[in-house]
Amino acid sequence: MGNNDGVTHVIDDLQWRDLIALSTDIEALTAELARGPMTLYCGFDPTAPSLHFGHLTQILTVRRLQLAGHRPLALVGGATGLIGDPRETAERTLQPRELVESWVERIRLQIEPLLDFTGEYAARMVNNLDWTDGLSALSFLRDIGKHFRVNKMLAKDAVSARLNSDAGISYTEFSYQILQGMDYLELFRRYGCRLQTGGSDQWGNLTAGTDLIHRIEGASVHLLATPLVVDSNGQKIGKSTGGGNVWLDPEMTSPYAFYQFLFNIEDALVPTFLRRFTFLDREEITALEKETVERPSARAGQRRLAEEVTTLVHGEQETRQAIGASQALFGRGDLSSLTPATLRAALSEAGLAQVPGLGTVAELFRTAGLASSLGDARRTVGEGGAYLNNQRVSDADAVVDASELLHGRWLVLRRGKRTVAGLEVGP
RNA sequence: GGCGGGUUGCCCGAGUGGUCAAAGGGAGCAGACUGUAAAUCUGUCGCGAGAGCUACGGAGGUUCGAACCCUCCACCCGCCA
Repeated sequence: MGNNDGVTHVIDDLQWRDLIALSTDIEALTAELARGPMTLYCGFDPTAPSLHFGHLTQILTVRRLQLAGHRPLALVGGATGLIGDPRETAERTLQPRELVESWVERIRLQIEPLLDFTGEYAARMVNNLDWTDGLSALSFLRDIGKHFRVNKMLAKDAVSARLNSDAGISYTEFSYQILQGMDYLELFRRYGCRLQTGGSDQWGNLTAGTDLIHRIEGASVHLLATPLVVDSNGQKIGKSTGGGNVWLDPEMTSPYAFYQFLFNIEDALVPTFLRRFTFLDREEITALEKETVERPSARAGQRRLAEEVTTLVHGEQETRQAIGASQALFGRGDLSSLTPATLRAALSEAGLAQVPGLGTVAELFRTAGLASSLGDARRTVGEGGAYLNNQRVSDADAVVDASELLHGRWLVLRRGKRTVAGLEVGP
């Protein structure tokens, strides 16, 4: 899957994949990368129990650099996560330390399978709590704070937005960029790290580090910032069709839902996603792009994209199951022609709830999680958006008959075109 | 510490005694068209079958009646110190 066998420079590859939005001196960086293994880092803050789809850009960019023969440091922000990167809208709520610690652990486990922690270019996991937890307020102010100019800190987008809003900003969040700057300095000192990657929305935080290193160590180190991906409405991606975030944690977003999210990506995003989130080579991606333009309804691009990325994140077996479930539930065939094993597997992927007995259509939709209340369920039925075993239902209060059960046990409920859930009826 | 402004449903935001479950926008959901796309148009969008219930930062109060008036509390913003 690598394409950096010395033929193509990794920077060229990143540019082709549109993964460079901003950078420090790109020529100098290109030359330095060509000279030999470089140590680089990318940080992830534990602001939730899981990383989400958008983080994949960062992780995979790091992976590309590793495949090109460089050494990644994956930083999980045990310290920065306790403080909170200022958002433009409002102050964050501080999370309890134990909670953040548990999130650090979960996020570590998510990153680990995506990078190689063995061999010559082994990645290493670091936590910024290691060099900040014991730091005294006085050393922080004398050794670090002295190198930061407040007027420059105020210029950062999120900070100035907050100052101009009626939300204001706490000293805590204002200090965030200093912590991130320290991280780069620390990793430069400990591991000779000379490149940081991150999202372009992080640019202010990224430059905090390079500036600090320049002032204290007199060294010029590098930055690469990836562009944000937005859909045709300018919305940040990572929103599933269900309206929520697409998480990397399989407990929070099932592999099936993850696969479906990618399968349903709008055509216009297919090239971006294939380049950014897969390790397919240029010829293959170009062919899929062409195919998407010529025969969009075949969804060749989305199909391959979903398969590749789900495999990266959840592994081959989960991906096979997600594909199988998708084919079973959205295939042409009659649901009753599916074998019990296939049906159960498909519904398990899509989401299967147990119920002791049958009830009205509305009750079953709520139980299956397809409606938030009975009223919501009735509304959906009234709108013609409710299906039972692929048949549109018109009476929300009708009691479902046992003869509807597939193989005597299961019901396939669907809301709208693509939200499916199953019910297993019986003791 | 002083003075002034603010806190509305997922988000933004109107509302300043009954006609307010609360305008408008966004997001979400559904339908039509399609391809399990996009765009567009339409409908919908607290809970409840309904009576009704819960809701406009929190707690009390005035009133036949409060998101709207009063008191206290919490938090936020601005100016002054």
